[in-house]
Amino acid sequence: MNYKSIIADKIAKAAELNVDDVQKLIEIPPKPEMGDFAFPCFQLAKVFRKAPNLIAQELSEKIDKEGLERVETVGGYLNFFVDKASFSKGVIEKILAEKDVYGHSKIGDGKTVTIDFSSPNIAKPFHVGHLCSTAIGNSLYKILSSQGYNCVGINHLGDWGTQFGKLIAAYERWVDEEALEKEPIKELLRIYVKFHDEAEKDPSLEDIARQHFKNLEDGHEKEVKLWQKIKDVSLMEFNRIYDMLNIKFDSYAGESFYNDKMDAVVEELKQKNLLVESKGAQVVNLDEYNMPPCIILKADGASIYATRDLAAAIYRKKTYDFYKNIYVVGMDQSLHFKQVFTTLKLMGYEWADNCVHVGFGLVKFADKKLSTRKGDVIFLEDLLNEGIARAKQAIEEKNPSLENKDEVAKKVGLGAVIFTYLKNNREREIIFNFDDILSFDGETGPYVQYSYARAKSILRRAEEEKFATSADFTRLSSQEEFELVKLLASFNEAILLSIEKYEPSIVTRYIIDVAKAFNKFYNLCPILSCEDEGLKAARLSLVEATTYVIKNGLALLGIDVVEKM
RNA sequence: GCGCCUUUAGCUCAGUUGGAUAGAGCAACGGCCUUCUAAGCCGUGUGUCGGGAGUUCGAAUCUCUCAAGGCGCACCA
Repeated sequence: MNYKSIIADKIAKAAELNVDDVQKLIEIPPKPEMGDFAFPCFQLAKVFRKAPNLIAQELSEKIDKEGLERVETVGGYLNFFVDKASFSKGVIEKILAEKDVYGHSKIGDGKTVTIDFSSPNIAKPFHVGHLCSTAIGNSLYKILSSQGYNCVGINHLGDWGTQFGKLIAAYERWVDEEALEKEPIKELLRIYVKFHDEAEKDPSLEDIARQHFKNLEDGHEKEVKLWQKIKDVSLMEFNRIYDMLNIKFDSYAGESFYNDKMDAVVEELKQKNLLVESKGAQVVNLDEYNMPPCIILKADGASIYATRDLAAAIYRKKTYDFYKNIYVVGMDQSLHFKQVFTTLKLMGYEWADNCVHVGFGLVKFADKKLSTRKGDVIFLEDLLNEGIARAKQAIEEKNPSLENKDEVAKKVGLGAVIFTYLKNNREREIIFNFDDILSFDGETGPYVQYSYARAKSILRRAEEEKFATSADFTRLSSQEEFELVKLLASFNEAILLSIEKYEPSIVTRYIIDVAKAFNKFYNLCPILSCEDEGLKAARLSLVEATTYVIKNGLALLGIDVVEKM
């Protein structure tokens, strides 16, 4: 039960209009002095053949004012001021009753969503760019789960493809087993880079690599063994990072998993007369969709990523019967996904429309380019450790007597990094800069965590006082208090909007707003020293309600709160 | 050349689906700790919303066009 629909109902009755249409028009005024909700009457002018301000005037007289403080008209706007006491009471009591599940809903019950995210390439470093897909995917997983959707997190490991031919060729020639034991990814990266250097001088190496990959696909023992070894050591390193970020997957079915499922796809394409030969390759023609063809089999008969993605999509539909099938992959691959989805549609799969590519901008560097082939990368682990180190340093400066500093530093440091990655519109590029990503001031992860810690500190002290008067919500009358209450009330709306747009940053921004409103309230309204017992209790319950919203909100981003910092 | 994305304050970015005087953070300057954690709060200043045209009561938001930057355009993923 929310106020927006109550107000929509009142307007609908007074104006004799459809409730849903009215609700869509209701907006929140730019400034609180203008009201809590507003109904613009401009569009009604045509229907009623009257000036908007007249319509607003007439409606304001006809409307049922119960539960409202007052209704004002300004020009063509009808502005509603809700009854603060009953609104605050309703919101706060709901939060305190629902606690850890406040903001959650069941709208996704019975619907399964597969989310393909993170998906690093085996044998390559997990660098700062990989956190985009990892953080966004993990957050969407949590956001969708909170609304009842059954999520399946899939780490579509890049553990197949001609790059393995290159790696095997490089391994046979230049590997240092001792280094591989100590720092596997670094050694694999070194020989991979060396391969590209050598291949420039001797192009025949490329042919050898292709042959190795062909052998791997055909199951030759030597290649399979080396591939498994490379995969094992890589996964160990990836898991260290996933553990650090507390990210789990339901499936690690990567590209290799679909190796034996591609023939069926090729066969099906043939049967449906979609496959044509072009320049020696087998492709699906997409001319009528104004796209280049989707390559299914290369001229040498080997598979390609589009083949695997087709097999994977079909497998996921069969296995999970998804409601939505989400791919959290960089924007640079949008054409590829368009091609794959269109091909699925051509195969007669209507559910192709439920496949969604959630793209994001790339991580860039101000001066240099990030290139795995040149070995020019910043490891994600180094960034995370730097964040933790800086958080530790901040603790030593600001709160040296804090207990379990390392644990707090870890949560704050990681929180700062994740928060930065989830703060802006995902389609924006990130220009990599340690100081920007690890900032602790202003609209940042630590700012929100700090707000939470302050709130918890007050609640701990209140506990000691054994405070027991019942709250008098009619006393919560200041603008700071009411603005915070209104924000807390709109948590679920923010979550639903972020689902609609596949955009975690909407939740991130919402939490920033809550923390800001809380800090304002905190600075202006005395809580523990408040002499009016009823007001004190009401303020304490508002503080407690805020802690649940911040905690639940950060959880949706994959960020932990700290009780003290 | 074609397609997609981006362009809002000195910098980094929001902008509730077309609404009221376009907002935050950072940076700069000034204030607030004998009272709940100063990683905080308050105050001060800055705008051809990339340019132009159109659609209408009303445009940062929709359409067209031009420009700048990024990405992609067949056997890498």
